[in-house]
Amino acid sequence: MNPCNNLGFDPILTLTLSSDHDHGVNKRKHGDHHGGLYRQDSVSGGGSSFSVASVSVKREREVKSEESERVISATSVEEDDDGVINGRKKLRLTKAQSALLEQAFKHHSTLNPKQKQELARELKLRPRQVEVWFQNRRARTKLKQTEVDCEYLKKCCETLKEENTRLHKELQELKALKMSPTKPLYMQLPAATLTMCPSCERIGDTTSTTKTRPFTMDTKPHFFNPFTNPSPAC
DNA sequence: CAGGTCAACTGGGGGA
DNA sequence: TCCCCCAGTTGACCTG
Repeated sequence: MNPCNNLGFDPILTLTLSSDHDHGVNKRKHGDHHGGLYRQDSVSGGGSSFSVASVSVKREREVKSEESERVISATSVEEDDDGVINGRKKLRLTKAQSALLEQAFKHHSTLNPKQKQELARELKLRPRQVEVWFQNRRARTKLKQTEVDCEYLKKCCETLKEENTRLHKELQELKALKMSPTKPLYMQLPAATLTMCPSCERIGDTTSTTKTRPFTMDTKPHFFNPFTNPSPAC
């Protein structure tokens, strides 16, 4: 018996499975989750092996692409004398089915059992197929988001590297200026780095521990070297 | 023919 | 214990 035909499934697009799975009577267990549901005859796990029907698969898919919305009554799923179903073909959803599933996914990324049943009925799929589609869809969404996050972090990393390089360079320049013996320190420092001492309003003498002052003039404003304690020059 | 896509499977974890 | 979800995997099919 082929439940797909009974339900009006597109036989080209529908795996042939045991007759009653996911019709509300299956109880999966740990260690035997899906076995009773999906393993039937020689249908092997992911990527079922199929034989006879595969020959017509490509041609039928080409036809399908042209008239994917149609209702198919013909069958490429056959049973031999032993009732063993030999037409096993990986499901490919029609555009209409995919569109409806996408629409449902936009509305809610997970389904409750009632929604699942309803969607399956609309799509003429088994609830388990709808469930699997949503699982895979969530996985794709997650993967895509991870890729986006990864790109964003890469850009952040690049920006920080550039900033780090710039700051290192600036630091080297400042160090070089500080070490130069040819000029008094206060002349070596860029104006921007000289700051008024908040306490005495003098420029600081960064190098000496003495009380010598860089200026002979005692006029305001005075500056201090930000590299040292704000007050020692005073 | 290699690599990508995708439906479907497997096995484990967790909630009720 | 049941049921659902997720991560990982498989294998059919497609595409360049």
